[in-house]
Amino acid sequence: MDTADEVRLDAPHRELLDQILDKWSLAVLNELCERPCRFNELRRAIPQVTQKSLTATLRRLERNGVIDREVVSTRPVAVRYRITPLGKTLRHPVDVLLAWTARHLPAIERAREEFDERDAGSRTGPQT
Amino acid sequence: MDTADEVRLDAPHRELLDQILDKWSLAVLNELCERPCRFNELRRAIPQVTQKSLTATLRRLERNGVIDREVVSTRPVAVRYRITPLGKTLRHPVDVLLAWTARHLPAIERAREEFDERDAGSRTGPQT
DNA sequence: CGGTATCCTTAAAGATACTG
DNA sequence: CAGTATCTTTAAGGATACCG
Repeated sequence: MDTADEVRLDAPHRELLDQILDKWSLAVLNELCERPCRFNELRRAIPQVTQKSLTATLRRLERNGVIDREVVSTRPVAVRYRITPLGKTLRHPVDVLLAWTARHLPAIERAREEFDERDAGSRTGPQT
Repeated sequence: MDTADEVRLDAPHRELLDQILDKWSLAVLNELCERPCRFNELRRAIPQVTQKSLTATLRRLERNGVIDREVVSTRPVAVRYRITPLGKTLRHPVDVLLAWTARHLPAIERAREEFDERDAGSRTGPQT
């Protein structure tokens, strides 16, 4: 027997995925894969994110070593965010994942509709 | 110009990932990839999950068409959860992702330590 | 410009009790 | 056995204001 199942879904792995695949991280990583960005460039590129959430996302990604933060002490201060080599290695797994969603989203939307219809029917109660 | 960036991170895709890669879904999918399971088998297999969260996770996965739920009207009732063909297609992207975490977790833990040290230092303030 | 700090609202998670 | 219902606690998210 092997411990693969345990290892694969161990707390540290789950926690890592939570930190890197959360609501805004993919969008940020995607931007920074294209080019280095300043804080407000990222805000403009991802209009729905609030300043607070963007800051939190950037700190988390920085802490995990997938992006880095360079403070340029001009006046006023400029901050440049960049993807790190480690961050670049994320591209492939993320691409595979997004390829899956792109490919199967239609089937999933059909499944949802069917489920919701069954569910509506079961609330009404089936006929004799 | 292409719309790849927009498409890749469109709301439906993000939402889908949120529903399928959430806290407990990976663990459930992993179990069900091995074998069909009953509700309480899953509870035992994933000891930290509460009954409420497990129910919610199973419903969500069922709604998205990646698992199915069969009620065996014995006495008392038995419920069998199974992975669907669509659910099986998730295995590859998830494996790629977990391979990434397995490979890079050490580097990430180093990055975290370095970050936390820098952070602690900046709170204390650097010496003259 | 690039943030912190604060307050407030809401949504998710946990504990407990009960049911077909 | 496999849930639902309810209540409570916790944490995430947004709005606003201010600072180096």
